[in-house]
Amino acid sequence: MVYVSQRLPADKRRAQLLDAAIRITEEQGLGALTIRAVAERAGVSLGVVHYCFVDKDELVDNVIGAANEELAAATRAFLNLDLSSGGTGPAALEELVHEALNLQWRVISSSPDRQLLTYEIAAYSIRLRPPEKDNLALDQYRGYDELVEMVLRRAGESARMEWDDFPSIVRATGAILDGAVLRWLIDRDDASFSRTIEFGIRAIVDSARPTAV
Amino acid sequence: MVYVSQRLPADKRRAQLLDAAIRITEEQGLGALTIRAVAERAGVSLGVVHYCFVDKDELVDNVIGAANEELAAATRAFLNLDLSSGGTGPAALEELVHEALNLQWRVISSSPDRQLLTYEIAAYSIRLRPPEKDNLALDQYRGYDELVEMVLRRAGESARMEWDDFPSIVRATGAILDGAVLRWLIDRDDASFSRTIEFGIRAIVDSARPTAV
DNA sequence: CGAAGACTTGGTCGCTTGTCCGAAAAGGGG
DNA sequence: CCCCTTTTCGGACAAGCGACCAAGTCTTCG
Repeated sequence: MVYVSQRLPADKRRAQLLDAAIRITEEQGLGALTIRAVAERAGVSLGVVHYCFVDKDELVDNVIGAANEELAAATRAFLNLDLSSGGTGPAALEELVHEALNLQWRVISSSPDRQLLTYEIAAYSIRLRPPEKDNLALDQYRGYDELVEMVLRRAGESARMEWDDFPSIVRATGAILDGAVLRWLIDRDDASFSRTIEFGIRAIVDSARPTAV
Repeated sequence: MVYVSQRLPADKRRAQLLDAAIRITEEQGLGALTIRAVAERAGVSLGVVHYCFVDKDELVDNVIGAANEELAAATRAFLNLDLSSGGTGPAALEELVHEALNLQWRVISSSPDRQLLTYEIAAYSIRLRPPEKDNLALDQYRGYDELVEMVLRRAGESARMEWDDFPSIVRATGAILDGAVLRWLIDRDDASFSRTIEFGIRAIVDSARPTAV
């Protein structure tokens, strides 16, 4: 075995190993995440991984946490999105939601592996349910909800439209997006995905009403 | 080790082992499906499993195939559902779709493990993508589409309503149901699930128009 | 310079996995 | 009754896994 890496302070090494772990998991799934694979990918001996992570569990937790954090970062990115293209009313709302989902779609379609990983994390977390780690997937979907909620709320404010029972709209929007993405991961049918999203947008816009002044 | 089972012709044994494998996989996930677990659950020695299945791959394929077949069987069950409760128009359509989804919901909520397995199969199949077995998940979702399509078509005929671009409606319906179920598996929030489905039903009904005569 | 501490190595341990095989045990037909 | 096919057993094997550790090497700072 030839090791390519230099001597590194533990925290840098840890970050490097975590990065390797994330890439492995994205590319080959949670099942392929092994201490040995991480060590090999980072060009480092086995012991180093155990020097930086006490457990495999700690490694897995950090990979999942990093994936969730990535989602939160996406939310922050949306904070800088200008959702206020002028007009008001249903047509303006539709345009804004359309634009936001298009942006989200670009993110998703450019990293299908990462997207698939989120579903694997959800399944993994559900299987773990009974005692330990109560529901890592809940973190994931909390972030997901925040993202959807923020986008819809800002689009609504800009277009001067609002919804009764806003939380339900948020959840339904998340559900249709999630279902559509999963389906797309299976058949990679861009056109069908678009039509599903269009259907969702129409339903969202139709259930909004002008904000009372 | 004490073996509980009698001598059996190979095909019967095979069916028994497959049943054990399916239950293991439903309860503990694809990762827990091992030759040894199957042998132990069936009360049989290790060699017997390899006598009935050449490979572990063959076993896994059969488990997935059985899960997909179960879905197809659910479709056939819906064939006997009476979707024709009298009236016509949007209200009647809404009632019919509501009824069908409620029935589907009873099936799903009574077997969350099996439902979760379908998501695991989807992820497994996507990861396998490159060469071998092109897309076992496609089979799964083809059956899923058939189910949704049949229900919507019959509900529409009964209520004398129809849709432009019916395939898109079918796919969107599947997407929202799929997304809602996945979300429910995570937080088991029955009320939120219901509201999401109600949102979907409204959107489906609103995009239908009376059948031209 | 030299000691203390941080980092790395290379190997071992015990466990689980899929796969394989020789021989024993049934059971039915001649 | 005995033979031959079908079925079952029990053990073995190599590979891969997480975990662990004693010794070595490098860096830093007194």
